[in-house]
Amino acid sequence: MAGKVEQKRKELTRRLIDIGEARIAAGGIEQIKARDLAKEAGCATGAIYNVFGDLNDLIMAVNGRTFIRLGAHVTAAVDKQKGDDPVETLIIMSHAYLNFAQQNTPAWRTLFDLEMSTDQNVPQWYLAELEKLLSIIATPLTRIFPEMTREDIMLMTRGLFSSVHGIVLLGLEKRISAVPTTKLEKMITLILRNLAK
Amino acid sequence: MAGKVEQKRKELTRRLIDIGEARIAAGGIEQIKARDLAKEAGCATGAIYNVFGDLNDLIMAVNGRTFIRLGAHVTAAVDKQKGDDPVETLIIMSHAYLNFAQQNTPAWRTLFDLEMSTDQNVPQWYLAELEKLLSIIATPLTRIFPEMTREDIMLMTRGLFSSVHGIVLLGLEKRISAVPTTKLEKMITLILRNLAK
DNA sequence: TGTACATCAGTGAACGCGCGTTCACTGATGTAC
DNA sequence: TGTACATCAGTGAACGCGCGTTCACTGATGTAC
Repeated sequence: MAGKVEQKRKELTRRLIDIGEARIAAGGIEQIKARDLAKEAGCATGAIYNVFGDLNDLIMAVNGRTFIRLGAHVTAAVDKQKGDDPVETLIIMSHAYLNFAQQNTPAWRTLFDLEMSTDQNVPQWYLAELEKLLSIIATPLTRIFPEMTREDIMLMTRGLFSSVHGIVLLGLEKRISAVPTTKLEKMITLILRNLAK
Repeated sequence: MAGKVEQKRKELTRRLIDIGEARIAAGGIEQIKARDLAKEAGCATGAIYNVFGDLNDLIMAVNGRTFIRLGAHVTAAVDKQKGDDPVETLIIMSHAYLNFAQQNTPAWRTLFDLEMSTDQNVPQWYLAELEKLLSIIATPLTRIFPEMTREDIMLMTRGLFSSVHGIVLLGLEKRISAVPTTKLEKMITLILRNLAK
């Protein structure tokens, strides 16, 4: 019966991430409270700290899952594309991004809610996950601008992502803008379509 | 000596906003603490609440000033423009926006740090100020697309602003991207320059 | 101008709350023989 | 397989901190006459 302890440990870890994920999906980062999590997981408050260094680690774990879901969502949309016009690919990806943000607003927001107070860096796997996402964008971009240097492609990738991100961000900021979804899609399309000309 | 009370009241209001502005400029919204403000203003903690409903009102007042400075900064840059190519105007405005955000990062961030917890709306004057800023962008846009409806112009205005905002936002997010300023400017230029073609 | 009273700004200690994290203790699991 | 001991996960009450806001009191300013 080797590793009954380790088994329980993994089990608790998974359960806590599950609960954290559900809570973030329901109400965002501020729903992550040690006592609530423990209560829902059926463990003591202190037990959380046996498994995670602090609550921020737990949030990061949830963000990891969100990243994966986001990547899958975008990839799935691209896979359905008819034809292979790379500009169209970018548009599809952007719309998928918008769609994901709309369907998963609190989880999506939490991705960018990194702990800034401590100066410690964002964990390595986090940046790697982000990089993976960006590389999905880079692919069609390379086809649109075959003569561009790798560095400029990376730059443009970030630029495009940031633009679309900005539109989505302010678009979802109901208090300020209140632009309907179809209009948001139109904006994104407009900007991307003109880009390659 | 009519209004000695009112005079002191105004004086305290101004002083508190001054201090709040300086503190936000120095370290962002989390530097706004009742006790600290009172101490620096030489008044009692409670006195703040004679003048402002709560600390959020004070922050909004500071944001009002930041908006004005931002508007002035952008306008000043445009005034220096040689020639009157509207696409160039947009680029100049965007670069000025980036520059302002870089020079005033905490104050600029605070503009978007609105109190979300309460469902109450953003004050009217706040939205009006934002609108004013957007209308600066709308002007050259109307010249670029004279045949566009007013509604589409507004849409595109928001879209462009959001794009540039997104680039600036992620660009200043050192932990994630670390793109040098000149590259950021290049990105913005690239996107805008292609837009009108 | 002077006096009596009313008002309300100014005071700062105290309230109240939320919440992350710790820590001394306990008991289940693992190990040695 | 059985026993004795060691380890470390699990416990949850308590610590500690930060901080916005209130409130009973005081004293300066304004008003009425």
